[in-house]
Amino acid sequence: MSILPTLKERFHAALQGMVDNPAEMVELVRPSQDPKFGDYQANMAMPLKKQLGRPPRVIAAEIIARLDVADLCEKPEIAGPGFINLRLRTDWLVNHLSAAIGDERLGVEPVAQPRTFVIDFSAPNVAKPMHVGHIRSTVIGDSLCRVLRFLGHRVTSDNHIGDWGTQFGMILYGYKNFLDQAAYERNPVEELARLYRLVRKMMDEESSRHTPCAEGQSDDNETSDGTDETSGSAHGVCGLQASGVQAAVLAETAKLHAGDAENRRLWGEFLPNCQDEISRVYRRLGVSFDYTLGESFYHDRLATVVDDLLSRGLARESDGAVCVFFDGMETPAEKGDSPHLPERPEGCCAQMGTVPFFRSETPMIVRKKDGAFLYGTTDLATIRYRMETWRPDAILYVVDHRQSLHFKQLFAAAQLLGYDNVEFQHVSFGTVLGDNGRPFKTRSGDTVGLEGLLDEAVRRALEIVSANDDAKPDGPELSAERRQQIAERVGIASLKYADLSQNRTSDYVFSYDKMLAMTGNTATYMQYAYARVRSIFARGGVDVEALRASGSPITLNAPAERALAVELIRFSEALDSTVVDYRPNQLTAYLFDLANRYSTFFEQCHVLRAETEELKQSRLLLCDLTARTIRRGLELLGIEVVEKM
RNA sequence: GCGCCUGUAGCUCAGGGGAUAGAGCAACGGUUUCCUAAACCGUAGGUCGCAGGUUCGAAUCCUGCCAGGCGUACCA
Repeated sequence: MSILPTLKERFHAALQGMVDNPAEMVELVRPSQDPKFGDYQANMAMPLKKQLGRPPRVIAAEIIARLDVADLCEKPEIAGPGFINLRLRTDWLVNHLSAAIGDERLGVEPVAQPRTFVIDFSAPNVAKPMHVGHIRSTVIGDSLCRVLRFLGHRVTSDNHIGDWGTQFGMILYGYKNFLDQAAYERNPVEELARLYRLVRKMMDEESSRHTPCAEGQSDDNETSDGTDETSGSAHGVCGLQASGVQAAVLAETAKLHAGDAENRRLWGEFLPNCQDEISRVYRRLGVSFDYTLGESFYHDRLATVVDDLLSRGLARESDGAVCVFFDGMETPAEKGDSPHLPERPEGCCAQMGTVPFFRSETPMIVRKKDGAFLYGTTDLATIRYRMETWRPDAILYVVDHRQSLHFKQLFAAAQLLGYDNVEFQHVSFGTVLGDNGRPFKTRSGDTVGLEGLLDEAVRRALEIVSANDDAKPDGPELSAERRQQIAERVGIASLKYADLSQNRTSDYVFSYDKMLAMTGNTATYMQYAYARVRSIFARGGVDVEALRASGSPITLNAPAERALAVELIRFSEALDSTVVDYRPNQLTAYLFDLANRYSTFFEQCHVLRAETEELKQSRLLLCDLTARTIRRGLELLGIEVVEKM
């Protein structure tokens, strides 16, 4: 049993019959921020002053008198205004760690009540190269899948790719007018990407010719749930008229949607190539999906959604468009019978993210006046499919925060349709910005390609790996191939980590130097800590399996040993807090602390040259647990370790 | 106008009721006959945007203001 829940239980027992609200007070048991206040602290004595009418320190003493933690902690101490400070007993730490040695899960228990999650993330437009804007959704979503799964939840990952939008109209138009047949036969993906860029450029030029206000509107506002052809399209905010290339592109798109045989055939020919392209990137990133059901999958389900909304009186026509309004329509919450939300398993997941009531001036449009459907329509059809197919308790959308209004509307509409027994959660994240505080672009104004970014990260990693290997006291030990393999892992890890370590809600300023930095709070720091542990085992010729089976006792006498041990047992707390608000940076912060503790331990406590054989065995066990925790933690972030670097 | 987000050290950011607000980078000073110095130890650096309020306790919650970003009916 993890320590924090155990402590809470003990306090609950102590407070039972003493205070009115033991369950609430128990939440004030938490890890101490400063080791001098012990490992954990209980802060409920102060707020209980009013209820019990006694000074907090007296209350604290009463609680301690009723508290049975003798098997877990040293004698609790009262400090300051009435804090109860708890210091874990060394023998408890030792027992807990000893149990973790033989445990694949490192002492982390699966949740008591598993939930079923559908996680919607990445969602690129497949007809064009992936770029920097896709990193966050892909990396955060992948990590959340991994952590939730590890905790025992049922997780279905679904990549809702944009495979039906205007970008295919662009490629169709390009294919029909500017195809380089030889290039296409040689490398279809590359040629399609060229055509995409060409048509994109033509459209942009066309709109900047027609629109003085195009400045600032021509951004390729990639959002991860669909196409990004906003700008410069006939629907641009400047009211430009569709003409020339733009009109032609829209016409090709419309023909595709209407079932035009030629366009459907070409679409069917392009799509596998496009998918190969993104698959290659996913393979390199180590990201996979259970399902890839894109927009096209829902194409013939959209009319039903609209009909449903209309026939149930949930949508009405306005200016020729079919809309769901949120400006006064009664929702279940308003009628009083607030929607029944599933009980939240304790310590498991975020507050229910459904929108019990939501008012918006703007409606959600589900059918345009020209009869075409919008992404809200597709998203509703997708919800219906997911609910019927997987019956999830929660659906997470890992999507740019700029779409928050869309998701509010979507969730409210889904609730109107009766999907009110599920947690809808927009796991939003900030924008990747350039130095200028604007969405990140290259100097020429293009979006930054994801593959180029990976290459650059790996290139920089290779330089550092090589320099470090050359500087080793006994000379280099890595072959050129090995260096390259390591650089691949280290480079991609640094890229992912730079994203994951950020609080996802804030925008972040992209910087090659920061993202690819190999020192400080980076994946590299942890990979390095891991490699140093493994180096000890290699150098000492240690048989890890035998070590684990040996039953050698762990001792925690040195401060650095104890500090490391305390950090090790907090792994499950880190995972819990990651999942509470779907924030992987909780896990990166933990791993950084752990690697830090290990580095201190590494400096202060010699392992192979320990004073006694027993001490050496004990420290090897600590090393093993550290290595496994780092490896597992990084794995849950989608990051791989290396044995040497 | 309305809605959402952000404002914390020189820079980039954690922390989102608990004790003296933290880290990385940059700066300065130490540590290698010793398991990987991509490391470790230390010093310096902050009216937590401003003003009120709630509380035993506020960077954290509430209200108002200031500044920035994003969104705001037929793109996604």
